[in-house]
Amino acid sequence: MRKEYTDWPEMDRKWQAEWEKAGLFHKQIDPQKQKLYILDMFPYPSANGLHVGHPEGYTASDILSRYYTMKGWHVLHPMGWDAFGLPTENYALKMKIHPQTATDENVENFRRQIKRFGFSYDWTREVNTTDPDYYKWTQWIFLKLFENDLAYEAKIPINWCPDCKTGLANEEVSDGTCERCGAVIERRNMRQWMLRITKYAERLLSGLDDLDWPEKIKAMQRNWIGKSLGALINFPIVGSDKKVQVFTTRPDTLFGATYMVLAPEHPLLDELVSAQDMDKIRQYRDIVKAKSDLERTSLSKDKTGLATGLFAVNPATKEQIPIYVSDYVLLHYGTGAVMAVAAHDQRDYEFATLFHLPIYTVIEPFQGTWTEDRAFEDEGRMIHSAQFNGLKSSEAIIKIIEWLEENHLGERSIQYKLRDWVFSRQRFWGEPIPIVHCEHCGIVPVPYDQLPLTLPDVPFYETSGTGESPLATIHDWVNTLCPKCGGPAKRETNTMPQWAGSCWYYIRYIDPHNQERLASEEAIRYWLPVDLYIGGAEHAVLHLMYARFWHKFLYDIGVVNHEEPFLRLRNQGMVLAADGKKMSKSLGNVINPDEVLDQYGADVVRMYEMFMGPFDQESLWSTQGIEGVHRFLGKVEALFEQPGSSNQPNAEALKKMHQAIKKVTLDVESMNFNTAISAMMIWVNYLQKMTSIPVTCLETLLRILSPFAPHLTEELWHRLGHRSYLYYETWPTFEEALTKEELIEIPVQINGKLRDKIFVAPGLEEEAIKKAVLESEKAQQCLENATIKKWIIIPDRTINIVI
RNA sequence: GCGAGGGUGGCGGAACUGGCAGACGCGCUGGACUUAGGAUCCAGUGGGAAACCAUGCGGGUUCAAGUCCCGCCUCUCGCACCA
Repeated sequence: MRKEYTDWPEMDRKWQAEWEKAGLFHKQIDPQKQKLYILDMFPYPSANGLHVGHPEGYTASDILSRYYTMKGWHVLHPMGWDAFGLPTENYALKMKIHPQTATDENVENFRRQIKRFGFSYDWTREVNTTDPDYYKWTQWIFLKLFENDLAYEAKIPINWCPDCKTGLANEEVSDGTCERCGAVIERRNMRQWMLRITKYAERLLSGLDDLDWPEKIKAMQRNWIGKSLGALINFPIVGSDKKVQVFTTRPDTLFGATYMVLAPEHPLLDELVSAQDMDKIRQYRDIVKAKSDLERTSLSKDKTGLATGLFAVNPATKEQIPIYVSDYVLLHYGTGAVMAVAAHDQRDYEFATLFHLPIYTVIEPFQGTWTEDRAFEDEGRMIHSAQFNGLKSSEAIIKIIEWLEENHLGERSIQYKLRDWVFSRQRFWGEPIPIVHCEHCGIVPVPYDQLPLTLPDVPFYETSGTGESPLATIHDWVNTLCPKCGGPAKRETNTMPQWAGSCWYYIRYIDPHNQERLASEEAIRYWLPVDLYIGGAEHAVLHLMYARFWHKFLYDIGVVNHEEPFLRLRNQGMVLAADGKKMSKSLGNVINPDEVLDQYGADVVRMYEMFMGPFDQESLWSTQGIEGVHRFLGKVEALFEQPGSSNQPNAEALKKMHQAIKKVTLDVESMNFNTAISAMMIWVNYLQKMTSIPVTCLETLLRILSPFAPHLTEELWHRLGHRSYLYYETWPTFEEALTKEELIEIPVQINGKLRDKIFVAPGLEEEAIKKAVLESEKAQQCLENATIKKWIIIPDRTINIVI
């Protein structure tokens, strides 16, 4: 029987206060030590407060930070707030308070909640994207982008969310709806700021190869960049000196191109189509425009379109082929026009069938025949293609491109799906874009020495709803003087998207109070790049692509000295409610971290987060399951009720200890936290049975447990009489030899069926093993009247006798 | 349709390069201590009376398969008229 556990929440507070007083986690550049930068994706401080999903990643990164510190690394482990953005702005509007007030409250609450876990963050490095001292540098980077022709204005049809009353980037739209609020997205033609991320497409793609990131995330980024190799081919228009250029990845099918299709918005149409046909095209354009993206994609099965009355010449066959328009061809990809090969492209096949257009087969399967009820899109052998007949289609791709280039009919080309980044939002709560519009000088950047360009200090404001930013209605702020000519001018009223601040925050952490630069050269040289980045997989394309883009740009202008910001990335799985569903207020299945912390203290919650299952898989929060780690830490505390023995551990105890050290060490390094905890449980179950526990064992236990349960272990460490903090204690090492069993149990199988088990010394010779088996009673029974055909002996593993 | 990752007891999950399937924990059963126990401790716990049967299903390779090969089913996530 033992007494109740210590009041753990109280113990948490005690040690957290001590650590803070001691400045335990404050790090400065130390050239004598090897640095390690372990970063969490900083949270968006919403009004709902922390979720039990947040601490999963934070606990993992904290365990690693503490572990590597104990191993002698100089670990940088910061935390901050990604605080600009729509949810806060909407919340503030609802509560009729200023977004700054809402942000401050939310940050305050998040910080309080996160601190309760006792993470080893260096809080002196805290950053907040809404702090003018921070966003001064976000604006500085924008101006650099502008200077380098990577930021530009464009009037383009953008994704407009009618509920959020703002434009969205393509990445923020899913299935034609707003990723944030779910409203159906409309197309609106609006003046926008754009970032030329497409210029970095190739580098963003090739840079992925050397990164230690989950394959899934890399695949998503590759997919999003969408590189295609192919050819641009010119088709002369009959009765005109104009040509239609198409992009195709299948130049091998050129001889089968029997018609062409242009995107309805294609500019060539306005030039060449007859007035009569143009009327119909305009009508079609209106229909297409009225369709939301959602309708366009969900109705994708049925093709629509119409003939333009125009004809083009297939440069290979010299045949005249009709030109159609259809919305299955997109203006913004390739050239906005395709050569249609009905026999070898399923989309063209469907369109051709609908409009009774000819279907020419130019590739046949290597073997067998093709049932012609759909397009044949695989590789095959070339037919009806003049001098290319007989080639494999993959070879023909190369040969035909060569032929096109020789005859000036086309050229090799690479296309990307990636499009430029729509970088403006028509909202208040974001970084103002530091640009002035002058009647005389046009677009003028705000001079660097006038940064930060702060948001106007208004007590309250409303959205305009007209598509313009609320900033547009704040006249004192909008009207300004041109920095160039001094004449009257207006400020840019769009603000930056939420992703802006998170593109470079990991750079600010390394020198957060620098007034002269983003960060000092010395700090950049020492701390960057990030060695390990931990966060949710939901940022696979958005944040991680944008941040890589900015980082590469900063590399190009000499600010940072490495091409990639995050060398190693790991995603935590989601924490779901016990019913396997996402936790949500509406389902009423949300676990509140504050309540669990009140009940169990930080260590139990930290350990349960890690014990639920593999770190990178989703797991279910079980209010019963958490009792398991609660009991475990209770057992640990109970081990310390008797003073430890000064005797050295015997061979058996030593073996158990080294086995535990080994397992925990290897598991922490490979981020298998659940099995590391299991190994400690096994060891504690063993120690619990001992009548007196050697102090060596107790101290070692505290060391290896401390990254997981820093508060309890610190308490017990000090109860043992130590004055030091476990954070700077050394991680114990194990000796392989001491982890070995002196006798191992080996299964004896007969014809693959388990029949007996024998105990032998490890590394025992085969003959001795055979002898041991034959001496065993059970084996003798089974082997009666049998001839042994074969012995299979896997040293220290298994014995199989074939009879 | 394409891409990625999963399917193991009542539950969460273990299992190194093929070598005792079910570690550890939850739950459950019995016991101990107790005025009490929802605390704690001890024992048991995949199914089956047993031979045996069991890692989504069906084949295969092997002395030996959760693990390797072939063919399916199913779930989750991402992309999706990208020429």
